[in-house]
Amino acid sequence: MTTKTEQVRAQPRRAAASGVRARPRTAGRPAGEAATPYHHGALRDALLEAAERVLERDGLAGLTLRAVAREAGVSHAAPTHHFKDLTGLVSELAAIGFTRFNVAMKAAGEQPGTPIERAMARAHAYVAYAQANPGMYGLMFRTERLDYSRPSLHDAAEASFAGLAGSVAARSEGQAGGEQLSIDQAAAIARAWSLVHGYTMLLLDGRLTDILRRSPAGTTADSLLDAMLRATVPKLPPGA
Amino acid sequence: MTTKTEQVRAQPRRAAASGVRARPRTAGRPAGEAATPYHHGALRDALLEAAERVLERDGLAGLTLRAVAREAGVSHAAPTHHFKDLTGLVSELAAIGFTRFNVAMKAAGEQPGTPIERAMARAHAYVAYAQANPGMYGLMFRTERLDYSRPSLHDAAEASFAGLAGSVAARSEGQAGGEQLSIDQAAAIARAWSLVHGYTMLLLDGRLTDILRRSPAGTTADSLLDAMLRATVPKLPPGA
DNA sequence: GGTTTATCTTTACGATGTAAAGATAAACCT
DNA sequence: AGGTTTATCTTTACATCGTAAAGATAAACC
Repeated sequence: MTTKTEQVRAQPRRAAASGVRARPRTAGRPAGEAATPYHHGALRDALLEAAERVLERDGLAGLTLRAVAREAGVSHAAPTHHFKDLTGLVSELAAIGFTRFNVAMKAAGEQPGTPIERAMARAHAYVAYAQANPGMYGLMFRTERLDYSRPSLHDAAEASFAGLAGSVAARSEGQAGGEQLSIDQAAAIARAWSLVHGYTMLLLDGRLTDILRRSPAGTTADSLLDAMLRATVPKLPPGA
Repeated sequence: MTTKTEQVRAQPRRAAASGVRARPRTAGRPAGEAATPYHHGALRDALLEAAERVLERDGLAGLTLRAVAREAGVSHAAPTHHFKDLTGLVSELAAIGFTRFNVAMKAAGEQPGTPIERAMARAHAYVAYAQANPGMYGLMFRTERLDYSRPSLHDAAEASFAGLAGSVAARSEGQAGGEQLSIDQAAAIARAWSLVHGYTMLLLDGRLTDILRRSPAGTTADSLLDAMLRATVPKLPPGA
């Protein structure tokens, strides 16, 4: 879109390879020689990390195959071999996002407290994840370029749903599996998910700023969420 | 993305100009001569109609400036003079979407019944609009390429919010204006909007199909919405 | 009737996704 | 150890897109 030349292509490259296996390529090369080796060694992971960096820096619109390749310091066609498509790369990244999301949700649900308190904790964790990783959340929930037939993405997203459904319908019969839901269970799941997902989307889209501005001083996205949830669950003790 | 040649450029052009002023251009031309006139006469409206057609046919990803120009039968740079940008075109189209949406919501809210019944009617109208115009709804709520500084879009979206806020906080004090909201009012507005918007987004994204499939036979998106809303408003008479 | 101006078309350029062919080196196998 | 196979990465190429700039056309205006 913007006018910007293809630019450089000789970054250090090793930069962000956190803990991935660093096999000894460039074997007999004099130390200090930073000539980028032909074979990267862990390009797949490096590309995913680069993609996440690009996503959180430049937004969803900036997440292009070529931008990711540039960020990783490889040629623009290198990602093809690992992901085939932009859809492929984006889907794998979304799967990572879902996995992390599931971890956060599970941790929030395992804290002590009443069932209602834990439900509130989960809701806050839900929104907190989206606020901390807006790009990721947008990728996971607002992209049509996701291929859910990929097992990694399918499984991660399925686990996410299963966790939600299980926690909502916990005190009803049957743990949820591939089983049937009563209309009340289905409604409860849809309600919980719609509420928190809708709030998150409106928040990320900036559609709640008007409401927050007109709210009493000191009202934040988190406290508004809290008030909203308390109004939704009227059985909550008035003192807490 | 796909491989497709630029193709034709001599469509009838007059096709879909519904009721817009058809000024007598091509004045002294023999009847039957379909030679497309240089000046369209009502290109702006024609482009918006073409854009909506493209949007509902090919989705958001297919809504490109050039595709719209092709659909309208003009050169690919013609839209520039009327909308400057893709952002401009998309924003004007979104403004139209909001305006129609406001009309539908207002109609749903003016029907007779108890306040709760009218609220339910509004919610159903909300989801119904999105289901009938998925492309439009997606454009209005999931695009980052909207320029809210445009008065047309800003006003239409603002009216949409005002209608929602007004209907939710109707039986509280103060009609809502540029005024302040109590935390309970803000929470009620956020709750209603989040619920219906979240449900709509999940539905359009196909994320509810699993729930619907596991629900009792005959459950539709509309009946699930109904059950969800009834569970949300526990004051509803159990007989209805 | 002649000038001005709005409207539309052509042409051009950089960016993108993706396919295909070439280069490089790791892996593998007697 | 040496040669072959194969995975990985780079080059090259092409259709598409958004957008800017310059040219063409005709409506509007006086």
